[in-house]
Amino acid sequence: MANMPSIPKGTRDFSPAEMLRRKYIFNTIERVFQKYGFLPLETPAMEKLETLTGKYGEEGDRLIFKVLNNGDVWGTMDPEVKAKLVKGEEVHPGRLGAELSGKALRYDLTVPFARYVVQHRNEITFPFKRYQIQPVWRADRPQKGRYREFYQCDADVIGSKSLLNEVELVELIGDVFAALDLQVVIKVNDRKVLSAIAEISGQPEKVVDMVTAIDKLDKIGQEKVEEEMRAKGISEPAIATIAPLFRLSGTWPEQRKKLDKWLGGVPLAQEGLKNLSTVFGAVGPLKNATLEFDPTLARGLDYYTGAIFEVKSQEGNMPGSICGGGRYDDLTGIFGLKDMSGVGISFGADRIYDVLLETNKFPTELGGSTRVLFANFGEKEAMYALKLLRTVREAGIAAELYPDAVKMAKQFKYADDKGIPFVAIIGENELKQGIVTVKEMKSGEQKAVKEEDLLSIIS
RNA sequence: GUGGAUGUAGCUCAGUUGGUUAGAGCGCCGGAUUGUGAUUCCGGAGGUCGCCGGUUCAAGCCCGGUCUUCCACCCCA
Repeated sequence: MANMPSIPKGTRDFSPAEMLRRKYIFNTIERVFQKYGFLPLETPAMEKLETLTGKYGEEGDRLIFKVLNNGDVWGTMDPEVKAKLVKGEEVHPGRLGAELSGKALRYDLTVPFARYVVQHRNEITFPFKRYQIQPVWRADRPQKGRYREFYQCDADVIGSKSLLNEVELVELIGDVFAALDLQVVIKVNDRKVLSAIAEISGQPEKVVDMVTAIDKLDKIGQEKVEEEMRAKGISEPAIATIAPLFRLSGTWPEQRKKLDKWLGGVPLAQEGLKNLSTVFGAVGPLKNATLEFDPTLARGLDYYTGAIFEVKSQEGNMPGSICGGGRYDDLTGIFGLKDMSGVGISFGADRIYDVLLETNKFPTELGGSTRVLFANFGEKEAMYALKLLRTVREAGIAAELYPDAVKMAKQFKYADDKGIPFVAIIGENELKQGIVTVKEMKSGEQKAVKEEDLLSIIS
């Protein structure tokens, strides 16, 4: 036990049973992505460090996994930095980090996507719709539903300002959760509305602080939110001005009326509200989802500029969001390509997994597992079973022959453990009569049939 | 990154104020049943008590460090 191998903090192995369930989620999401015209893209696990730093805010930079340079790190170090280290003098952590590491694991899929778009701008036809299902890494401290390696399933459309994209993404979200049979609520807001609120409060420069505080409303309550705003240097009158935000209940048309009265004079708010109304008006019926305007929805990432989305499960006990996204007007600007508006969403496969498992929503038949096991009675019988095995496989049915002629109990237990529904038995008697005995594991029923009738029983 | 818990068999957990040989259930292996799993009965294997160090005549138990998992912040999928 002392030498039991293990894996790094916050990472996980996925057993075959878990992988079948995970693939079910990925396949479902991928199928819907394709149905909406998104095409697949993959980018490397590693990006250049400079591509990632500064894109996720100060907090985000800290959570980027850096990859140590290969080769002679010491020999190739900047002489100035080297001299300081030799003298035992302090070197700025960022400066030292840049010397030791030039690449890092991707933190999300959106920034690498932006990098890709800029790098390949001449080959891409816009609007460009891509989906991407890959792991991302964050050097965060792990908790429940929070890992250091986890999968994101992103769909973005870049190069179009049309609100039809927002509408389609909402319907796409609805489609995914209908397919997964999970009841969700899709919350929407618009950054412009939040900015307008900051404007009328008289402290527009405090948008980010206001927004991150407001975002916590459902978790900590109005009082604590106001406390945090005070701590961030937001004035009492400003806090009082914001207060109506917390009383915006009702349907969207009702909320819109209140908002018009409150923020109507601010052009930015007009724009945001008009956009929201367009989305609410155009979205078709959703099967397993309700669409709600949530004025306190903010989302942390700085690059969102328009609509923002967040999806929460109505079932199970998952406090965090299982899907999120929004519009960004200038994501590619930082890489030198201006005026490229995009909008995208990201499904958190790992959290969706946890919810589906907790609520027992995974289909019982997940496929991928063998349908029939041929028992092995010895060389002669096995050779005969091998022939039947091929015809079963040719019919497209997953089948296997137990490789060793061990006792029956062990072979049946193998079938039981692996959830194989049928066991085909060809022993001495069956061989002589040209028949095969088929046992259905669930009922325990067993019958002898002619070889040619085998397929109709197990399919 | 800050603060707090946790770790004993493959899994879930007992283990008294520190005292000799660390237990249970489930699982695993073998047998009852040489052609039948899940059920029943009988038997068996498996632990340097997360790791390193300290206190003590004596440590699973006390102390320090470290790692893991979990919780609350921060932030987020």
